[in-house]
Amino acid sequence: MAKIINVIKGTKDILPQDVSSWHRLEETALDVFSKYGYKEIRTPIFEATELFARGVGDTTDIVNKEMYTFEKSDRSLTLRPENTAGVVRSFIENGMARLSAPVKLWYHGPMFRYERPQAGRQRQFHQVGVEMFGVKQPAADAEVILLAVNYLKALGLNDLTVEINSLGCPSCREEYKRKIKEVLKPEFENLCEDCQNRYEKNPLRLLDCKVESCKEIFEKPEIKKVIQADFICDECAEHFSELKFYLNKMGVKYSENKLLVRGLDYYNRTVFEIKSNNLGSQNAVCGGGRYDSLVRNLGGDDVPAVGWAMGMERLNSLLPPVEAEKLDAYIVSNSPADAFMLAEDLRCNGKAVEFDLSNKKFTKQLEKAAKVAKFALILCEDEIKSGTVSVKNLDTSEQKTVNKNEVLTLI
RNA sequence: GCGGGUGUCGUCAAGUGGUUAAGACCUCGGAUUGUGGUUCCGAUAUGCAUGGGUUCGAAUCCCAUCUCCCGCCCCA
Repeated sequence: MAKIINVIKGTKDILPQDVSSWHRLEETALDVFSKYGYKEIRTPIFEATELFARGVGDTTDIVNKEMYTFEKSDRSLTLRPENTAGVVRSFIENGMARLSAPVKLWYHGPMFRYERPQAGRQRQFHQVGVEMFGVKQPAADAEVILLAVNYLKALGLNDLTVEINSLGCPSCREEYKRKIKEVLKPEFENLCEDCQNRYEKNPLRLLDCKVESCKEIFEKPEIKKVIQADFICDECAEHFSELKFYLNKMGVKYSENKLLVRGLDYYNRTVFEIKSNNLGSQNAVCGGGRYDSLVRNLGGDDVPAVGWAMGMERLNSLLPPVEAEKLDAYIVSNSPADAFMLAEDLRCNGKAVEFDLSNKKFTKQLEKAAKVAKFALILCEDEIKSGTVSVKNLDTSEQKTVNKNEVLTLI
């Protein structure tokens, strides 16, 4: 036997019995998002590497060590690790800034990140997400969060936790970062290795370190004072409190988490996450926020934006499996030609119908019918001779012999 | 990238150095030449993630690689 070739690490087949679960996610998305005026967009799976370097940010792990990058004709291309950069690229390239604001887009599809696989994390995984362009007011942030909550609700997920935070704008955040670095400078040598890296890369990330020795350092009064200070400027604070006003008004339950820092560089002001307790350590099903400078950084006009993405595998693992649909009918016949004609006729009338192509014995065919269909349509010598079909309800065992053209009224 | 665990049929599993690797489910065939989902019989791993090694003898011990899982990092 020839050597078997396996799926590659961190990737998975979505098998026929699981596809219905994915349809549920996609159909519910189309249904819910449409009500909020979102239009679906489909962008390529790969893009210029530079798009992600500039878009996602070259200090992030995603760009630094997790991208699938390859060269073709002297160009560096990358399998998309997330889709906000791609959607923004398309927004700019197709002149969508000239459309009447807001421009509301949604997408779903595979993303690729070279990470160590574990529960709830694969190298090829799927996201469904939304992006709204052109509204700087906090009502946009609120609508986008409400949309996420209602999408989850429509799927049957009610008990998830929404966490929100404000990262401030570039100027107040830089000031905050500077202060954190300043106050921690004397302790730098005592920080754990990860924190020493974060010190330069993303000081905000220092705050939720789980190492005991670091936690102790952060507990020191003079340091705690800086960390816990409300650093954001008046305008950002106003934006944040308006967002909370809308969320309260709409009955969205949330908690504030000062340690919530999305890992992508492009976020400013609002960031949020929706978490589940039933997912192990990869517990976020949704993450997003505002990214007012991304469109400009990628060469477009100054267009504010806000959006989020959800991990579809994680959603599916929280949802009960979808029951397989049975066929409307399975034809039991020892005459393939007659079975063919009856099946085609019913299929043309919108019914899902199959019959045994290998002409097995009667009992085997009926056994199969009971397994896969709601009705068995028996079409053997007697029926063929008289132009009838015996219609058997496989749940109740009721059977009725009717004229061929009456079958449709029974199944 | 770092640390820990794991791997026997399509699936769930027994087996922990000694003749032909239990069992269950699924699948297929038969009992049953036109009535199923209950029952009864039978079939299905020269093979134990892969490759080496130790041994008279290995699914069982050792080494390497791979997979999946758990934690860290990070993220959806």
